[in-house]
Amino acid sequence: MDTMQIDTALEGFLGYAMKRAMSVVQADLAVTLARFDLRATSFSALMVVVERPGIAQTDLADALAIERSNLVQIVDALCGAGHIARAPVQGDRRRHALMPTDRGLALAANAAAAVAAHEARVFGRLTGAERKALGQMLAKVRARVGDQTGVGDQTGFGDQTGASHNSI
Amino acid sequence: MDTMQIDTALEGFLGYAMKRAMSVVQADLAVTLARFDLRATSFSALMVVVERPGIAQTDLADALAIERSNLVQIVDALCGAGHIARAPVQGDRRRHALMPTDRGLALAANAAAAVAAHEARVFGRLTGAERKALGQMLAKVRARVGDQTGVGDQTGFGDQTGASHNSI
DNA sequence: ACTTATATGTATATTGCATAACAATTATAC
DNA sequence: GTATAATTGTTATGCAATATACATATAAGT
Repeated sequence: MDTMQIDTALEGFLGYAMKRAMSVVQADLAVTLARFDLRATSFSALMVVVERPGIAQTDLADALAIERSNLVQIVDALCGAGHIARAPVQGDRRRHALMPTDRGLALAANAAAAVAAHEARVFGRLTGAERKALGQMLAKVRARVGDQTGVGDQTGFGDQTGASHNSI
Repeated sequence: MDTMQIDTALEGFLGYAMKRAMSVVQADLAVTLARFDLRATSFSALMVVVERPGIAQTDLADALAIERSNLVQIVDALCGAGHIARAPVQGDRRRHALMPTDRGLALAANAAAAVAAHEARVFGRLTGAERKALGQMLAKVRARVGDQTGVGDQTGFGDQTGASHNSI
């Protein structure tokens, strides 16, 4: 609660509005996922592995727009928790085919349901039509890649600070 | 660029769409502000100080929803660059009245113009009506404070990692 | 074969953010 | 009025996210 809106100079910027809204969403998401011992990034990774069993780490990193080197520990954690496994790939012994385990499949279903509930909560003030419009607008912003400043897309669902709050 | 959309499992989540869009916006903003030796957070702080000359650090931290302790170094940087100054407050020697300098006023004007141009760039695919609607929806999300999970608002304009990218 | 590219993993540095502890100052309680 | 509490700015510290550079194994190109 802004006490009484002292940041009016910034209110005009959509980026600022996005950041403030993001903080609310991330904080609630982190709480939501903590129940499953997941953070935003590992949840995202798990979801993609469940949807694309056998995906290689490099492709997963690209999908989530995170660095391969940083994905390693995320995959390590998911493997350690028994949610996914690194399987050998026939024909290319460099790659690891990431496969969800049964536990991982169950967790993904439960966590996805919890995240859906979280979204219903956080975006509860928006009508269905508004949510759809919001998603489409955000997609347009995201698609703006390779323009004048030449800065690209990135990141997946990530947290920035950790387990406490803050996420998606 | 997602190569070819492998993250479909996550596309349904608005939070994910927000995060991906935010990354694009933040990356471009960082480039935009680097020209002025500002980062997102210091820009936000400067803007508020310009709008509310004499504001105390605690109030500024509240306005931007960042921790007082983390604001110290931001204010230090702005002071060191000669954009603002800590002035004593009559009647309360604990407080510092943050005052913009002439240089700070000029910088704020120039940086704000650059950020406006950045937003025109980044949100260029949205119509004026869409941008307005987007701002209103984001405000609704941000306003959702103190609900079920009880997690609040936070942060200001901030980047999470610095100038570069990456996130999920 | 030899060079080049790719896949994964390791190490490290930077940054953002949160928390706790603290000194100085001011407000409140009694 | 004096003891206690609260406030302000600050410092220190830890954790998580992220970027970069590098090493190693494997594959592909010539």
